[in-house]
Amino acid sequence: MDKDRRDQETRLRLLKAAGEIFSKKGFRAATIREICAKAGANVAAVNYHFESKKNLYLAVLNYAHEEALRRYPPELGLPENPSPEDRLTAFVRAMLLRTLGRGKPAWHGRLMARERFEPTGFLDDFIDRAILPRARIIQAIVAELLGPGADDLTIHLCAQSVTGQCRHYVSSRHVIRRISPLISLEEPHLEDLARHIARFSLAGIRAFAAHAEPLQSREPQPEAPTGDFQ
Amino acid sequence: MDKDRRDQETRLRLLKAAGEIFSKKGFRAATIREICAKAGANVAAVNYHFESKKNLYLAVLNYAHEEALRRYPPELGLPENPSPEDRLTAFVRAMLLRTLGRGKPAWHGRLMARERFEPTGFLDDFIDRAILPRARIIQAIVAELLGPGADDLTIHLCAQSVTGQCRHYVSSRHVIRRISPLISLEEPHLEDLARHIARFSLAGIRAFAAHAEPLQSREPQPEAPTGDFQ
DNA sequence: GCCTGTTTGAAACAATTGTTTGAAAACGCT
DNA sequence: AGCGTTTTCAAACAATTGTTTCAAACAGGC
Repeated sequence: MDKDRRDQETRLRLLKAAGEIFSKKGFRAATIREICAKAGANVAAVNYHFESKKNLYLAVLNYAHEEALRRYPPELGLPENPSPEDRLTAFVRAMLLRTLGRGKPAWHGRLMARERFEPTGFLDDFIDRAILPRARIIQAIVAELLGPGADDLTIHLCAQSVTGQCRHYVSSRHVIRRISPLISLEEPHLEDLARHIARFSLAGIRAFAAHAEPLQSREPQPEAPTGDFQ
Repeated sequence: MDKDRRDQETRLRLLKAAGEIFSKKGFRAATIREICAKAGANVAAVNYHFESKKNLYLAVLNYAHEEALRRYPPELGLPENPSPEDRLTAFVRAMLLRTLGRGKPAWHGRLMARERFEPTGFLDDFIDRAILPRARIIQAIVAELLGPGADDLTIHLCAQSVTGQCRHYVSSRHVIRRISPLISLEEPHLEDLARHIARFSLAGIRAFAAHAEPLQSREPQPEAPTGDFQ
């Protein structure tokens, strides 16, 4: 059916254009007119194919998530029977590539980083669907490296230390480029960056490994979400 | 002069209100009307005291920078003759407090984080003035921990690994609250968080220390490289 | 060719936003 | 009190933005 094919085409053009502009400017600053211009469509196209700007944004988020995962699965380039060390390195590399890689739709990871920084609100369940599973992966890797008997808090903290280093290079990339121009964030050098982070993190994790004594006891505090943003 | 006092008062009220709203919503999404309402001033007040929304934002950035540094200097709570380890811990703690602490103007650090994430453009020199000096501090600490002979790239990478972990808890705090509710980002527990990051980082840095070089034959990637970065 | 449902397009609408204006109020000073 | 300057205020302006409208263009089945 040619009807459907053409339909898909404009829908897809809108999705891609919107993704690029949303990731560059954020939800609010991106204008429908700019998106439509880039997609070669009419201003009314967005409200026709998606119902609103908000829905367009949601569609873009889902599209970006699927694409990013498809292109850079967390087990990218793993050998047979990988050690936890291998898996940690692969995880870091995939995350860097996903967020900084030059692969055409490089905006996927950036869009997610933006959403992470300032949740637009209408997508709590998206976090659960897209971000949480990946967090569980690195937590499992860390748990294995820590050895049996590691407490949950330590696992979570170490996992955040790993992802924090990776995410940093996305969310602060403008500043890093200026402060440490020695560090290249371009595709061929991301390998080296990944190796550094993996090595740094392995040493950090081992400092908390089971045989090392725990830092201190902390009562888990179940909530108090004061940070109501928007 | 009562004239100046009153003048300062509204100017200051505007600065504080603007800081809170800018840090919460970003430059674009924040509206002058909302800022003025919060400050109890007229809509025209912004264009009278500052010339434009843009200038107000710049003034807020400067104010936030000064205040944050005044409240949490990077040597906060250091003992006499501090070891590099002490200084690393103090640096991490100050950064966390600055960005996550509840102390009244908690928006300072958040605003900077936002600026870091998406530079508004009209303030390259602000980065040099506010961010770069602090980066040099942690680089110096790392360099001392690495020992003599450490190459610049390693120093920069390790420094970014440290600050990356800290910044992560600001820029991803919404997600972290959901993924790892065990981790408390509230004031009394920031101490523990700082200690974790410091310990993790110390181990990470030591893995790159000059004398540790032979040890990492157990590493998957013997890592002569770092030279081929850039 | 003709009809039906879908997609596109130019124009218009309603709401919001940064900024300006001009007069009133407040203030400092003699 | 009187005067010149500074500050505040309500209203209005001009530009932008998301959304709607409605007619034209189009596709596909008969």
